[in-house]
Amino acid sequence: MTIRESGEMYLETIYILSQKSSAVRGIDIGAEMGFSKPSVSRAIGILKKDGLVITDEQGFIKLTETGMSKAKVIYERHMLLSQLFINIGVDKKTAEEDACRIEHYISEKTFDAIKKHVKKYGPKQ
Amino acid sequence: MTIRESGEMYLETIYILSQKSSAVRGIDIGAEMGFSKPSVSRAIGILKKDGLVITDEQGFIKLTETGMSKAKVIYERHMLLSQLFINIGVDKKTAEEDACRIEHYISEKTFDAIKKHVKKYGPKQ
DNA sequence: CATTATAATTAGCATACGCTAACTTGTCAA
DNA sequence: TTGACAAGTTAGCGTATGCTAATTATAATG
Repeated sequence: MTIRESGEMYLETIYILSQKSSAVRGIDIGAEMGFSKPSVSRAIGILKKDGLVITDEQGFIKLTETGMSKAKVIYERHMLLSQLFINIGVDKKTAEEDACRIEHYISEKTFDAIKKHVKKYGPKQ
Repeated sequence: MTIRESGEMYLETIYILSQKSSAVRGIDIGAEMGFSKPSVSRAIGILKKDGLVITDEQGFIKLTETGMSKAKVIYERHMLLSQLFINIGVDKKTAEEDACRIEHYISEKTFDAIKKHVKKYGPKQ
């Protein structure tokens, strides 16, 4: 089954948390996303089944290679969208929030165009 | 209950169909959206309950005043987003499709910024 | 070592929103 | 008048994804 919005959000959150600390736990993910432990537990279970994350001996959550590459794509999209919105005058916080909500629904083609636009007109120097 | 993505899509579709013909039926909505009759039936029921549409004596579906104003907002967002994407180099079809998917998730603030941008840089003359 | 706190999981509920199958209703033509 | 088709509705399924309550497992502390 292809991963959906929710799965992408979890993946992205794990990616972000992994950069701050290599010891990422379910509880941390829940805290970051504002979701309950059971919601996180199930979501991680699905990501595991899909081969996108694994848990190590101590129970810490790690992205697999596939998971990592997917997470990076999502994160890049997030940054691109945020930057696009910032470029056209949206404040950083709002830009981030909106990017977060729509990053899952935009086509490859449109992202390519956004990438070019952002390269040309921003990030603001 | 506040209307969600699905409800917004139905509202927008009714709005668009209403402009072609004042006699909009469930079956037409289903045909346009690619959904089954029962799905449409339930969705219209919810929109009715929420006071956004009514059915007249002949059973034709009409937007109420509230429904119409909501539909117009969504449609405007759709057009703005499409135009933004077209402005940055996306082809019309892709721009439309992406706009359709994300138009439900973007904040007022960001739409204001998009509106300004589109006014300034497009529609292409 | 036993108690307690923290983390994870299981069980099961709720909502949103697609679907099919089957039924109802209304119109129109033979 | 009746038979058939088209439109709408009802019943009920399935998936995704949030939740709470309760359980289990692990770790830390008196």
